[in-house]
Amino acid sequence: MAKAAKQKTSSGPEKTTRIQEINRRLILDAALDVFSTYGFRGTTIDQIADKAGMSKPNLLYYFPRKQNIYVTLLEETLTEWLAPLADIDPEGDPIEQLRKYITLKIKMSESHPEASRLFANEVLHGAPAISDFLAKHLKPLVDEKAVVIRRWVGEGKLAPVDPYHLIFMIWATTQHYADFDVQVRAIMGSQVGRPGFREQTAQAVLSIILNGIRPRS
Amino acid sequence: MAKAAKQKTSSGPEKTTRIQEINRRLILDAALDVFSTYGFRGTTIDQIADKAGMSKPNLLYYFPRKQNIYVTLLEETLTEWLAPLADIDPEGDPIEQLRKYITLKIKMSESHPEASRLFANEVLHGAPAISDFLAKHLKPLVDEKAVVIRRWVGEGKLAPVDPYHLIFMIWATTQHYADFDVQVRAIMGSQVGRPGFREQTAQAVLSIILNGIRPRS
DNA sequence: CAAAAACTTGACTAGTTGGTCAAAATGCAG
DNA sequence: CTGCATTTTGACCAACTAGTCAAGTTTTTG
Repeated sequence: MAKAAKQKTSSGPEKTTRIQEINRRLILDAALDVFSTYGFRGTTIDQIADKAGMSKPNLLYYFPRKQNIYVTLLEETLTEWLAPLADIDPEGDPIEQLRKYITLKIKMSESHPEASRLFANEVLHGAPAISDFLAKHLKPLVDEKAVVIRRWVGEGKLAPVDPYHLIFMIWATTQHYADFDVQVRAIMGSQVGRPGFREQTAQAVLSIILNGIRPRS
Repeated sequence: MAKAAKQKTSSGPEKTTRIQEINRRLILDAALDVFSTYGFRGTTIDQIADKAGMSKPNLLYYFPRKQNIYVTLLEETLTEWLAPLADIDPEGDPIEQLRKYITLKIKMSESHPEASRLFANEVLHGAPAISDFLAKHLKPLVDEKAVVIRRWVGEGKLAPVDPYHLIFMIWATTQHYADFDVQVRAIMGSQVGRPGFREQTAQAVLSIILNGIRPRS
């Protein structure tokens, strides 16, 4: 007598249909845009629904709470964001590895500024939604790479430098161009949009940081 | 028959009483705290009023609009924030001047993190309230200092470096410790609170940047 | 010390917004 | 083509919040 294959049990939706896949993506893309511009509190569900081209109740059919969209987006973004750090090769040439890392981060900052801003906004407000993620995923990864950098310093392949502060400096500098875009534009004006601006930025940042940590006689 | 000395004319409150001075300060201090944590939209007037120890209508007696408090706070903060940059002495020793500037910025980041966050949040969201200020006050000042730095490079006192990117790097790095405090804590843990942490930070940042821009043979 | 000015607040309003619900429309398996 | 599951939406509600207002209290001033 028990209704056998009913999916509406408390276990949640096991199967995702074609329509679900499309609409979830539509919602997340729209939400990234809006959240990154207005922040969590500053964003209304209606705004997201409008941009995603559906009604508010329909959106809530896919994500029952506003918070759900936000958290999904943050975790999705952060995972992608961390990949380049994980890719630093402990056996590679230190300067080369860091050059690659910085270059990649600047590229990401240019190609996905919304993701950078979404994350910046969350951390700025105390990371209420992702402090667990930071502790569980970010810290271990940074600790691991810090060991590598410290070894490089010990081997004389880098000038003596604190690994953590070096990593913070790279993050700060590269993300600055996404997060503070308005300020950069206010100061550098039309240069920002011009082709080659990213290369110029990368060149300047790389020059200072890499020369700053190159081993000195 | 015109009511002569009435102050309620459209010219605004010419005279500020003792009580006004105290209460405006109380409100602004409370508002900085709340705005920097929750952002403009995330902050309610009630929150500020509570923290300032007065009723909401009373608060609105001093600042008729929420926006007024916010803008006042931003402009007050920014002016103070820019002073150290203005203080860079074109006739001083380049490395020494920049060391002083960076050290001061790190100190400010530690002593007034809320101010840094308030500003970061505003710029992150497109600086809707202060884009004028950026164009009118920030840009000219930065342009002025860029000329100085460029001259220093020309005189061989600094390695060839783009002045704008150098300034951005200094801002990004120093403010990172205030704006991303939660992240820094998530990674470095209890070290952050310990005495001497600021000095350690300053040392690391100064070491990389100054060595990065020191003239090379 | 009385009157005017400045200050303070409880009670209220209008607008917004996150989320619900029941009913309709659509998709799809047999 | 039929019946069930999925998807979609208009109408609605309760909570919240910026700002108002009129009536009171305190401070200042002549």
